[in-house]
Amino acid sequence: MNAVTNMTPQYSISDLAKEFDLTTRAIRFYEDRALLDPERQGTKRLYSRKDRARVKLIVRGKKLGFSLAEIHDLIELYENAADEVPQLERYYDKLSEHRRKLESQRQEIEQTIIELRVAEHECLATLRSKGIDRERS
Amino acid sequence: MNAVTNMTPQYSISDLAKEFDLTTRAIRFYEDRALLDPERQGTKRLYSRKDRARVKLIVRGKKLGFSLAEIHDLIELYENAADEVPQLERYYDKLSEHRRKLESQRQEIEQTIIELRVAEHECLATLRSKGIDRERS
DNA sequence: CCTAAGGTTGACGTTAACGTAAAGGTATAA
DNA sequence: TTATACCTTTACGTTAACGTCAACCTTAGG
Repeated sequence: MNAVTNMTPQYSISDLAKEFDLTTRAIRFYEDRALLDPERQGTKRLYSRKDRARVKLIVRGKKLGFSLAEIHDLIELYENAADEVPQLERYYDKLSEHRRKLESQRQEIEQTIIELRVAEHECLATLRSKGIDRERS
Repeated sequence: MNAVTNMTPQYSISDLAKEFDLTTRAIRFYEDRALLDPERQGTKRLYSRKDRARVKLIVRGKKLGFSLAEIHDLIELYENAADEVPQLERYYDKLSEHRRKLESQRQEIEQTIIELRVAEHECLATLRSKGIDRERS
């Protein structure tokens, strides 16, 4: 596993599967959906450092509730080093849009965390009172 | 719409659908999955303030990438005012666990936001240089 | 009375994201 | 050389979360 050739690390499909807790099936599926495009050594897939970074992006995206289609767009966004001004501007807009979306999502998470903290405190208070009741009886 | 009776507001299914940008089908589906259980006026559903709060929870949960099954558990968590100590402790553990999960999720979001900001800046820099190039030529 | 706008319950269709075999190639260790 | 551990493609199965009819009430307005 993890054959190091030519100073650039390579990973097998199961290397990545283990590292990111995915099945090989899932990884091949991502390739099918054009999220990955690894080299081949004969028939076998060889993943580069860059591929690994993509997998990381995919996993993170999924954790945050994005669909593979959305993640696909984001990857294209990240990797298409546009050079023409109109495309650069469009790229910038998409970046900002996605950032704003994430910021709103963060807002909701923080709100939920606050509510959970409140509930935790109430719970602890009740537990304490029950504890006192017991000591008294 | 929004019939106010007995000082407690009631909503029709399409009231809620419009407010939360859902279809009535989706709302009925949530009921099917035991996330909602509205009163009936004859055959028609009447949603209370509490039901509306639940819908809000559902929508928020979905935005954060939770499945309806997970959301179901959370709702039960919130509404089952346990009174026995062992159950209260279990309740507390579940709350904490969920909070930790959300905090980790927030961590990932913040990381992503940072990366997006970097990309935005790079993009702006490139745009500026292109602008200067133009002015010079 | 009739129509239009909502509401209801089935029940089958659809999409995403894989799971799960089946059938076979390849390379290395005993 | 044979077994073991990986890898491959092809293809059908599955689950979640609804979409989309169909066929049917009912209630307020013209």
